[in-house]
Amino acid sequence: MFQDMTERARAYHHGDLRAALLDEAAAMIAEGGAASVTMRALGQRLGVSRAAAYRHFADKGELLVGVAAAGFGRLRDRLRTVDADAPRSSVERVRRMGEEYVRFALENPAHYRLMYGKEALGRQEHPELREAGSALFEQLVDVIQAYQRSGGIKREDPRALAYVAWSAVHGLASLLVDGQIQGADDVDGLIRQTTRTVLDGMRARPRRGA
Amino acid sequence: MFQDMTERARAYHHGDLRAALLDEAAAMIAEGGAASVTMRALGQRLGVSRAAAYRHFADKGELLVGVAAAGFGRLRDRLRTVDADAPRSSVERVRRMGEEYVRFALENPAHYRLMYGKEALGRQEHPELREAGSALFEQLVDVIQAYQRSGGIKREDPRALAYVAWSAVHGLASLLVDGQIQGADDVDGLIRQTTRTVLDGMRARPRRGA
DNA sequence: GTGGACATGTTGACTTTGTCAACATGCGCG
DNA sequence: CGCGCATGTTGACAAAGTCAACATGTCCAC
Repeated sequence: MFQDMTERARAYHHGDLRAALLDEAAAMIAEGGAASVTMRALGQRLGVSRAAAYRHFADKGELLVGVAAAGFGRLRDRLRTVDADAPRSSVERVRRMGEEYVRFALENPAHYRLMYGKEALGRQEHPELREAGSALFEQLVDVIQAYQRSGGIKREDPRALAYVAWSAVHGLASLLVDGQIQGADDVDGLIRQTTRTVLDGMRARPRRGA
Repeated sequence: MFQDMTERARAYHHGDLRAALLDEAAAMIAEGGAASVTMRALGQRLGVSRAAAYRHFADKGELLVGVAAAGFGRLRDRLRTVDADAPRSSVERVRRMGEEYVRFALENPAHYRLMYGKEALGRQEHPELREAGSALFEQLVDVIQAYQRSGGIKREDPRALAYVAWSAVHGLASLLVDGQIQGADDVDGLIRQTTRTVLDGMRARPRRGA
């Protein structure tokens, strides 16, 4: 009953409208920012009425959560690709992932903003979004654990270290995407410097303070 | 003509409505999030009509930019206080500032989100907001330069280092505020670990890789 | 002083947008 | 074959931002 719903939907009036809505909304976000996504405009672009989306999403918020989740999925795939692509040392793996993370944000600024924005916020209970975000984070934890095993990094809680790394790349991505960083003539350099600094700070060695 | 406008306004119908609007909007944001700020509700809370704000702000966006700028001001003051309060070593100064930064965000989540949110975004040309943000950043640059002079830190471009540090604290603050970090039983510990890691990564010492 | 100019505030109205209810339609199954 | 359900449409409404027209208080020039 449920497993063939997708089948039916695909061969229905419009085709898989649900997927089409998510795709089109993402496209609109890329073109004109999240504010340009309007139920009416969205429907028009798909040759469908304004209220059609309500057969697939409870409200606009849920639609946007879906788009955000898809964004996390795309990001995760991209990081996975770059990671598989690079059978280098553990340091390089982590660094590559971090840099690619920021690059993704720069290439999809509005989408990235949505992923961490208030639309998705408060919707944490949403399983789809929660899973998508978690999957991304676990990927980071894995790489960090591998790095730890190779001995180049502190033996602290890998999840805590992952949070630190995530904070750094997410912070940099946010500031860049929001145009807060201005004097950045060399964005790539700044990205590298950020990942390098954080990784250096994680290196295993006797701590002095605290 | 302009310098006495404030004078006049203060003794006018309502008193300094402009300032009252900014304060009340900030209060509403703290209470119910940015979405709860409505021109109508705002006016009601001040015993003023819905359109009254338009005599002081071009549109709702400009009002919110004002609130955001005020937020940067409060944050700057707070960091300044904490910094003056702590005549410790340069490391401690930077660390304290970073930790206080995150704490501010946690105490004023909605306001913090607004400061870096899309309302303020694209309004970068706005002199008020630009100045408020810059002032905050320059403060960070100053502390980092002092740290550099004391010899504990790399002699790289202080602004670049400041961006790295800013990214880390802003990223952590954002993730915490948005509830993305879940398994954080020990938030304070995570904050300390983040500042420590970044500062360690900035320590002056021969680099190995890259 | 007094009248006009200007800043400030109000009210009514319009527009956009999200959303729902009522209705229409097409597909698949008994 | 016809019923039922998923899907889509249309009309309508409410919330909210915003503007134009109007009202009013203050201050300056005369």
